Amino acid sequence: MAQRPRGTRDFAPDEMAARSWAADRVRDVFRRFGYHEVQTPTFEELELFTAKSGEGIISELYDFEDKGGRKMTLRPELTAPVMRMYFQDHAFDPKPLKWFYHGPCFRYDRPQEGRYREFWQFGCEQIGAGTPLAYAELIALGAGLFEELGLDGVEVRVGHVGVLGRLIDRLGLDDAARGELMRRIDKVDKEGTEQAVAFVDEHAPGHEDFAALWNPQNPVDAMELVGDDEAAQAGLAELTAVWEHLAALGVEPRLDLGIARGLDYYTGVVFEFHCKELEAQSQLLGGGGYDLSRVFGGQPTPTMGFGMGFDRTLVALEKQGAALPEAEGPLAYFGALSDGARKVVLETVAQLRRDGLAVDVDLMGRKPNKIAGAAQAAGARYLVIVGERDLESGVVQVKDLRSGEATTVALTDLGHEVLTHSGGFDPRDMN
RNA sequence: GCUGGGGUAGUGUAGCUGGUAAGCAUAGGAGAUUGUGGUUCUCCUGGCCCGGGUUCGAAUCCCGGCCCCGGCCCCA
Repeated sequence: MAQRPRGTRDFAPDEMAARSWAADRVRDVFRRFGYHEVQTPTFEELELFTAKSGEGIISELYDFEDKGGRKMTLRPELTAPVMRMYFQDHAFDPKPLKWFYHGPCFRYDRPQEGRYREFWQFGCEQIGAGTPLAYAELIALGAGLFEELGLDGVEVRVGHVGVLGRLIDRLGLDDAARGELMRRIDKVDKEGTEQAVAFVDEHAPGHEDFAALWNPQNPVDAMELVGDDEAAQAGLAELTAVWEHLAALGVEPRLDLGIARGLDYYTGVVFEFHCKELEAQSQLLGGGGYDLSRVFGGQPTPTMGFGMGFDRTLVALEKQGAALPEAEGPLAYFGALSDGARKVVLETVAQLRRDGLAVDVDLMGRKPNKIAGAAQAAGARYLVIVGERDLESGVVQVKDLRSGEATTVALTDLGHEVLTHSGGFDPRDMN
């Protein structure tokens, strides 16, 4: 018996109902912000990802050689494929271009909480604007996603790689030391600032003020920190503008100049959304500004976007005890006790289904008590069993399985009208 | 790549200081009784993660692998 591959999951109806619900909610928020959904292949040429992120990432890729000898890989993320799509066929679409996407991604990782080898990402790219307002709207969109889902306690951290970069430049570290410092800065969340500050004290004496990196509450306060460094001042001025727009959009960010955003290609404002319910994997969303035109060979194009961990978001919702929907049962469950009755039942069922209602019918030719049991198990609201006796009398019992009450209905009315009036039930209430 | 814990019917479990048919609960199917669900009775389906080893004998002990739940590394 074959097993499920490591780090993957099966989703049963109840869990799938919750995931679909959440996905629908998220899609709707993107729509409200003027984004359009796009989709790219689940596998791409290996080169697409090594070009953007370096050869080092291959160890975490599900790469393979296809039957034509091409080096391919399941996609580990969606930014590169979507930008490939943009530069390939849509580079001259009107700006700003606002695209969002949702789909499975694959990484050859060690499975942990909120971390799987096949995982689902929502994300978006906003191409062409590059303004502070564009950043603000993008961050507000991210905040809107979690608000829509009802997730509480999501912290919005915003920083700027330019500012952090200039501050570190001043320390005069070599590449190796710089890399180590970045790692420690990235871990400030877990280990506190001591590790990073101690590292600076040791390797770049005379920069004790580095610890102040985590002090400013807003970009204006941070101005003092960077002194007369023009590039850093420019970055903070950009952040200041973002702050103003975010205030108008109803989002309160926290300044975090330590956001390193893992790798290199981010160029401007960067941000991360965290949720404390998740211990080791608290980051729910991350993104920032970048420009991949050099990788794909096109016009310089200011772009920004983010990726949102859909699986982690669902874990966080569960941990907060959010009421997520379960699989819904049919409105009515039908059974027939004779060939003649079956004809009536099937005709009724067919019509109700055309009318858009979810109705189920016994497929196993069972006895009345078994049909009733199956209806209950299926989560049906109404039960209708038709036998010879009903055909002769011309009326049939429609039983409300919630109240246990039965109403008598004429066989000829056994259709949409009957069910909409039965027990005062209106199918529109199902939504 | 490193590391802690764990794998017994679909689900939840007992057995696990080696030894009679691997027990219990629940679930699923059929039948009996009821022309209308969870009551009762009967029957059936279905399990020791995989592979080696030790032993007269392994669910039980040993080794390896696979998978699950965590932590580290990493996290585009």
